[in-house]
Amino acid sequence: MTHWADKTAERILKLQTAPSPPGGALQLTCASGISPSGPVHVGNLRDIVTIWFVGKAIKEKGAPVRLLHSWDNYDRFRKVPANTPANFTEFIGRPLSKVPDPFNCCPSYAAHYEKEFETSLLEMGIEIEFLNQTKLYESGLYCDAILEAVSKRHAIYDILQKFRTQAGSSEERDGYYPITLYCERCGKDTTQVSATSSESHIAYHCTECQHDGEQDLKHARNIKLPWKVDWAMRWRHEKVVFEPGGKDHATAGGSFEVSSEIAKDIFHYRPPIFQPYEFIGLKGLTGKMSGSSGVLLTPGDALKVYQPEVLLSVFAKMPPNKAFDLVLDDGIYRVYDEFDRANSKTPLEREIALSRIPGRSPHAVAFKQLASFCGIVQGNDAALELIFTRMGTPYKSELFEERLQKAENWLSEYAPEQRLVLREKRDDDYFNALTPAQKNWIVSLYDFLATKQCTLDEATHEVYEIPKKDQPPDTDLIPHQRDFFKIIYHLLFGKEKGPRLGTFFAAVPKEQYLSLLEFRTG
RNA sequence: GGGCCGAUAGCUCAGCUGGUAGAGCACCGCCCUUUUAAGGCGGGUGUCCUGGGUUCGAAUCCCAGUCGGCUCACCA
Repeated sequence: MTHWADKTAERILKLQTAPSPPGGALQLTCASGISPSGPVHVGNLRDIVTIWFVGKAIKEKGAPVRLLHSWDNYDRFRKVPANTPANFTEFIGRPLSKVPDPFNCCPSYAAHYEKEFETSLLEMGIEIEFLNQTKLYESGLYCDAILEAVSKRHAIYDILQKFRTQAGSSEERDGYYPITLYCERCGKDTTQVSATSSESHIAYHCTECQHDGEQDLKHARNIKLPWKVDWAMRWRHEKVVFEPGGKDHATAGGSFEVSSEIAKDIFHYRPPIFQPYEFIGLKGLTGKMSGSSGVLLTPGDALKVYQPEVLLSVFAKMPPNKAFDLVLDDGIYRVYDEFDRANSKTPLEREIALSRIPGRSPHAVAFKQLASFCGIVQGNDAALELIFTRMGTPYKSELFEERLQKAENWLSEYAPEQRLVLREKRDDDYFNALTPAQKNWIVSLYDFLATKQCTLDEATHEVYEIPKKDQPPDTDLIPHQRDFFKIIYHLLFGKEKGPRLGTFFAAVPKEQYLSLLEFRTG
């Protein structure tokens, strides 16, 4: 079965019948765009990842590709998100690139979230061209297009009106300008065109600061086209042939349809192939995820628990039109397992091939195994190497340390109840409440551990042997052994369950736990 | 009000252009001398949402309905 990225690549190539420009191969531009109106979350990642995979597929078919991502940071700051100081309401109406960084570490609000996101992309080996829309608008690059749009303002109005449910009016039509003008005095978009003296000269009034100003559209540096017009204009400007977008844009009468019509009728450009994508949910963030709390997951958060190629493979596996939940509960075991399985196949699964990051060779020590060893080795890589050696799979720490770190992050962030940490000090109360026979078990165990450097087999044998003592020959031993294990888990971790004890005692340096088992009876 | 998507095992889902219902997890059983959160092997537990239709044959195609989710219409 053909992978979705290859199908899309074929569609793009098939439509691209135009002859190559003289002197150069035809470049297929795939575009993505995100408005950094707050933290850029994993859902937005789908925009980038879609062109990334499709771009790879096109390249493999031998066509040159340009991948670009627009930071739509000249969009207005519309509302203050939950994690931002409330007094940021004073910046509403300014471009996102002219709002200060609430964390005070980047040149602007937009820059902060852009940087955060770009860092994650880099970690995933995604390299694309970034376009800063503020810079492009302010450079005057789009002046001609703005002029063009304004000269066709009534036609644009008519197109927009066609898709609106509200009735328009001739006054509205007469006064319509397809521009957003940021006030020269206060920087906000609370402006209205008040008069036009020529083809390109306009006067405006700012309702916020009451400033009256004039602009010449030929040279203006503070004017932006509104979304649907902007989108169409940029398709033409960058010769975009493919662009994904959230499914909200895809609906009948939605922005893609409207922009397409503007592109055709106003800018005489054939709209790109559009790939709507479904949104991404989160699984395992019970209670943490809610609109009001403003908690959302950034790619950086996801990368704390997912190795980059594993995260990529999750996106690669799902066609864009499929919604899926990013797994953060213990289903993460399965995600890693499926990755490892697919990754070891020959020929390689397509989604894995697309997710590979040059220079990295993802290893396959099971995530689940690492997660359960987190509690055993207590952060001690050498101890884990020893365990693996004794288990007959002598992995070195370079092989597992990255994934081990992800497992530790996952345990502490999303499964703290499963996380095992050795107790700080001996639990005398618990010990004293035990029966004399149980106390004897612990003492025997301590004597065994304190006097002998044991192998895994010896330790395993011993922990099963101890509860056998003093039992009548026909006793069902299993309940006793279970009790014994439970007691040890309590003394070591304060929990009902724990790792295999033979493994634990044989591998972990004794000084880390021996004092927790040292009790004197009588 | 318009549009889109989904409904299959306890859970998450796969089943593409019709041909005897599948996978992983969970669960149960067994093995590694008895075994716990290492490991290995075996086992499928089902009104394929409902009702019609097309067909030799429908989870699959068509129509209608039920339930759930999303989205548009103001702005980006």
